[in-house]
Amino acid sequence: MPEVDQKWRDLAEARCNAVNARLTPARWSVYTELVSLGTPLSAYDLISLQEKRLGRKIAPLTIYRHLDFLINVGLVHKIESTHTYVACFHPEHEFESQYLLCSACGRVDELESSAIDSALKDMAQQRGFHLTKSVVELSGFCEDCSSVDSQPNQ
Amino acid sequence: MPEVDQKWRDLAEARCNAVNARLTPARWSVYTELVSLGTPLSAYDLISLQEKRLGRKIAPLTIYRHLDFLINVGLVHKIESTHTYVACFHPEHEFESQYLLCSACGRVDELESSAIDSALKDMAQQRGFHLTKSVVELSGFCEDCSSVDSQPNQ
DNA sequence: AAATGTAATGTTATAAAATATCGTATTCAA
DNA sequence: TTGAATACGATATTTTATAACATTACATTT
Repeated sequence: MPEVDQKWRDLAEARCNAVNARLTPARWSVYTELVSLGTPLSAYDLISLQEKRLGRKIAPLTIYRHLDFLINVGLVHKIESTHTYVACFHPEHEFESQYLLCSACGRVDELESSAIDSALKDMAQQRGFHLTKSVVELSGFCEDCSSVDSQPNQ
Repeated sequence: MPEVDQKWRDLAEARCNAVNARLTPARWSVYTELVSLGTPLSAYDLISLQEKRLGRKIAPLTIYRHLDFLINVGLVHKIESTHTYVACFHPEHEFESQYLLCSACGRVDELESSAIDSALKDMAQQRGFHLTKSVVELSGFCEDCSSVDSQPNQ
């Protein structure tokens, strides 16, 4: 397995232990792929990468299962707007997915705004809604792309 | 065309005029379907409904084009988490999609929280991010489903 | 009202994303 | 060491979404 900080291994093991599940080689391999690349990947991108890494065919279902698992223990977030998956780099935001998505350059930044958090939680509480997961996806143009005069599409 | 309040017809026409586009029968038909049902529908649900209503086959692309159009003028929101489409009932929230999704009963409530709005806008501004669209999807259990002891999955 | 350019729609095919079903292999605890 | 639970594999299929290209409708100018 590649160059991934021990920190993430420890986190992954802790999360698995917390639900009495195992951090199997296959799960660790997918998580590692996401952590080391850092960018969002589609499920099928992951299949290709894993096939390359492991030297054998991988069925979509295999990846989807691993992704579901990793999402359920809060190690991975799905970016719904783009059908991609990305390692969560803010462990304190297990099930609070907050992203800034630049429509021009494709840059993706994970947020950890407690102001947003509070606003969401307050709203849920007001409505008697028991919150288990939140998805916040903000699209637009990042600082770099906004300042350029050549304004791309969307 | 069915029983849809004139209010929505006026809104739709205004939005189309604003971008110099036409509110064609096909577009109005799809929008009407969404407004009158009020609940989120998948693209393929819409195809079936439209086929029934119009009495002929509709290609997926047709519906997707109409949905794209309606989304781009802010009349319809896509709920990314469930791949469904729903009429926007808060015209002042053209491109600010905020939903509460109950994992138990499937109930979907559109929010119009200015507190959430502000939190999102502040965060974007802090980062020099030019916001064009926001997606907020909160999953969990609605008031009714939370109070019951039979706690469903997810 | 004919000509023209643009907007909107139609048709066919295909790609991308996700799940169903059933069977096999590991792991771990009794 | 065996049996239950957990994890994995293989094949097929379903669901969601787009590509490429042809045709029609509409508005505007002449």
